[in-house]
Amino acid sequence: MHVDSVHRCLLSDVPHTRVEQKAHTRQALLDTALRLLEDRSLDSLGLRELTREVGIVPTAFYRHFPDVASLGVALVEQCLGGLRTAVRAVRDGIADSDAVISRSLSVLVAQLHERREHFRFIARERHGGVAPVRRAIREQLDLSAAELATDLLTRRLPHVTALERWEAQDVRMLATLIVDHVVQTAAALLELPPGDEAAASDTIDMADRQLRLIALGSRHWPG
Amino acid sequence: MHVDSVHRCLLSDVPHTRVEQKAHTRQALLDTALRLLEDRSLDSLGLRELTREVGIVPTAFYRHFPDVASLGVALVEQCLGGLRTAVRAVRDGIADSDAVISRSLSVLVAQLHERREHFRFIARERHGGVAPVRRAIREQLDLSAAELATDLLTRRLPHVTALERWEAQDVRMLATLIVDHVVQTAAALLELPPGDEAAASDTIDMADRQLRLIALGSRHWPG
DNA sequence: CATTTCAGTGGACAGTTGTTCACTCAGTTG
DNA sequence: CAACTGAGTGAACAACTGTCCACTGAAATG
Repeated sequence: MHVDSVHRCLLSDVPHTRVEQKAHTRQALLDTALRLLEDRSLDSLGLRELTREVGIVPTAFYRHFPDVASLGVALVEQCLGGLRTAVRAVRDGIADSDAVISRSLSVLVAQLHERREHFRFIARERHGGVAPVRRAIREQLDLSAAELATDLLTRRLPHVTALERWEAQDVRMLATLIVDHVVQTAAALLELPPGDEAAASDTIDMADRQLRLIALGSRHWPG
Repeated sequence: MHVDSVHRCLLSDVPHTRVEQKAHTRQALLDTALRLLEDRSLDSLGLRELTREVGIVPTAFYRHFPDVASLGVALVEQCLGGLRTAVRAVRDGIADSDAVISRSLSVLVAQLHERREHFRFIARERHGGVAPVRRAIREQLDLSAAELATDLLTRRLPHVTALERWEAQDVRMLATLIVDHVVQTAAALLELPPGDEAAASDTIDMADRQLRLIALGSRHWPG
């Protein structure tokens, strides 16, 4: 029960270099927190509970974060940062398809299955009880919206003609609407009972129609 | 410090009938909870903390609710129930205006100013850590969406022609999109610094354009 | 007027929480 | 090889938590 605590023995082994050890424990803290927050909110997560689960003593927590809120913003950056690069990679992958919308949506659904607790955490803490975490999420989502906006401007979408002649704020408006809707859809999907495939495809179907309606509106903007 | 506790003395006075007293204390619990939850989430609210603030002994709480979660769903019903009737009254008030959207939006903003903590609670707990509360909110929002759907079908909106020939699920799809967007806008407004009027009007302006874009899409549906 | 009802009392229970402190001892450094 | 650094230790602190229990006393009941 000394230096070789639980999380050290079990996981990726031998590198006993010091910085790697620290990074490893830090990651264990983040992962365990994400797991514990599957059906609770961040400000009900106790420092002791977390460290107990990780297998270290409470005070060791302070070597990595000053408090739980900081752990929260680190978690946000890891979740949404990784998600953004993933989405970007996919967007770069498909050159320009005709059905960009339903394509992107199915990508989202796939991401949602293999990163459930990431999405859940973001949806839960977006308007949650910890102010710094809220700010961090807003920052990342704004960044995502900005990326989507330039993406919309760069490639010619088939249904959105003459987008390049829009006002800049209108492009941003559209991107924000889409991002918000996607996050909202993800949250809705996550609250469904895990087995219910029928309800899930219903939700996805509705989200798809909603996105198409938005695209339809964009085509005729500014009316 | 006996029977005539704090909340009894201060607020609406003499009716010492028993059921009124109980209802009064119950309401004090709800109000105080709403106040305490201004910048925290529900599952970090302690039973003792709440009763201490109300001015009753911890165990007295159980005379009104079996646990904090139940207090939460009661709060949801009070917030969203009241809000729904308020919105309905306003909608019945204006016969049919040309600018329904921006009209409704300014109504929302007005409601948002005089019921800040109600909206904040709903936005925070919608995807928050307490499952029964989440379910209650979803129920109420679905109800709101259904009301809006029949409202959209009943009165002829100027910009949404031939809505009565839509599929039922499409009307619901539109109503859900609008309700979600309104809730989202409310949450965004609430997270702004209270004094910043410029940022607020920016947000409102963007929400207005987004709603008009949705209406524009509706006009051309199903494309 | 005697009896019942029940919202609120107050104390005690065993757990939990965040933070402090001096400490150990493996990995790094000069 | 000796000195240093710093991630993790373990005990102790005061304060807090939810829930149990027998109780009081005013309003309601018949």
